[in-house]
Amino acid sequence: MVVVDSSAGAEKPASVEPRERILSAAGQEFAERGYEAATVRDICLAAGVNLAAVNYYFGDKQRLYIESVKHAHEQRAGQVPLPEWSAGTPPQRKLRDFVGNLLERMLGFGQPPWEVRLMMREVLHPTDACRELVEDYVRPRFTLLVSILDELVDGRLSQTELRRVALSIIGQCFVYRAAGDVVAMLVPREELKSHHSLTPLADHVTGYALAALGETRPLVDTRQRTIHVQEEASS
Amino acid sequence: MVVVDSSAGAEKPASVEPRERILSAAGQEFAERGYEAATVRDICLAAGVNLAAVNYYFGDKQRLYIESVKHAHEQRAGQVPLPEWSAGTPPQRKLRDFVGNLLERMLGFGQPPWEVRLMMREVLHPTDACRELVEDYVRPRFTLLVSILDELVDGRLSQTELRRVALSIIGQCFVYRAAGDVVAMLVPREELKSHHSLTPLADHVTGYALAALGETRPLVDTRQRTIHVQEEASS
DNA sequence: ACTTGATTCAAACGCGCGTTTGACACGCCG
DNA sequence: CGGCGTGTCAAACGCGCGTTTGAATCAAGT
Repeated sequence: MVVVDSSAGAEKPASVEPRERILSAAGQEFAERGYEAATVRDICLAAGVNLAAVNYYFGDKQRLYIESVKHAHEQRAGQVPLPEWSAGTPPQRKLRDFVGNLLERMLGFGQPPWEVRLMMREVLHPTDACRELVEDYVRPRFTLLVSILDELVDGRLSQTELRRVALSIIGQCFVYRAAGDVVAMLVPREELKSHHSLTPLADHVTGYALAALGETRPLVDTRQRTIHVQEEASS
Repeated sequence: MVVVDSSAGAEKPASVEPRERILSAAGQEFAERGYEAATVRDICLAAGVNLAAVNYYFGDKQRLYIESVKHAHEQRAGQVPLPEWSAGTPPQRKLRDFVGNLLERMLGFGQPPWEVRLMMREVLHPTDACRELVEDYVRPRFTLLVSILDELVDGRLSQTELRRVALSIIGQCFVYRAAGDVVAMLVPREELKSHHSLTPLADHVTGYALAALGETRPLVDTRQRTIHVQEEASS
């Protein structure tokens, strides 16, 4: 009899519940290969459980997928929490913290966050699990960002304009996660680490927004700019 | 004998070459369902050719995929060309044109561009066809944007900073294509059409950049702003 | 008319997938 | 002990996939 011991597979500690191990392994497989390409066999192998366990615990592959998305979302929600701001915290600081936090969640410097990769797949190619994910996870963040911007501009922009600015900020972070491989092809290698890692990126996105909103000086010093022909300077 | 006539399938005009019809059908299937989920059978059905035609013309599914990505790229390259700028065109105008063109290519208002959806899949989850796509299609555009920005700021920003600004601009457009469904969930319906369609979006992204770079006034009028505590105004 | 090569076709092959099965091992209450 | 529900297991089922086959069809070339 071949006894499946901890020395053979050594994939997961046998101490945690099988259901948990399946969810974790499934999340990683789905995140890495996508729904179609990931196989129940590989998932069970990685989780160190029998092939039939998926059917036993989740019914079928589809329901396992949905559960693993939710599981990843709940796991991730506890990590990288936003800082608690005291009452007098200036909105500039809040914005910088928010952007830094957003980038850290998305890019997860330090360790590759498969939970985020999985959720990103849902964002890019929504399935049934998407709406739930947006309402529970994305919208609260989005609303918070809008409120920070509202405080920043002191009510001088409409909610519509604020939402557009918020999407601009999110988009700047988003592109590094979703199209990171292409970005890496477009930017010189040494520049990637020095100018496109978490801190400089957060500073850039925040500074770009503050400058656009008139809360700081423009990125280029306008005092030393040469005179240009100001052809149709828009309205 | 069952004669396969044009009245039965009626999928594609029999006039064009089978190879072309397969590439077109494959591109749409791959764009819609992804590589794994798309089936050779469905592609051949849509193209109105026999199942074995894929093997005959392309060898196997993988090579068909790569060829269809290239084909989509070449098809799309001819559409929506950039305007020809005369020598004296101000860089602000060039930037606005570039952004509008980028958005039109990506979002393709008017008709859903499956070619773009297919290329987007490559950007998001790169395969072998990706590097070629970036070098031929993405990098020239990126370089052009950087040069426009360079002209705009008149050499007062380094290439590194220019690339970062360029990625900010691209990111703002990119998020609407890649995460359009989520954006639609976050923004009220009526606002989507009025403030997130091509022209207002292009104006917003361009204005945001020009304001951040100090080429126009900030989005909010700083003359009427209240005095804020200017805590650590960065370096 | 016969040959040749290119193309199309219906049919099948083999494999890997998701899923199901039925037996087996264990812990718990009577 | 004997029944019972829970969890585990190896093995198989059936299906749809990508791929292959070998014959049929057709248009030129000689």
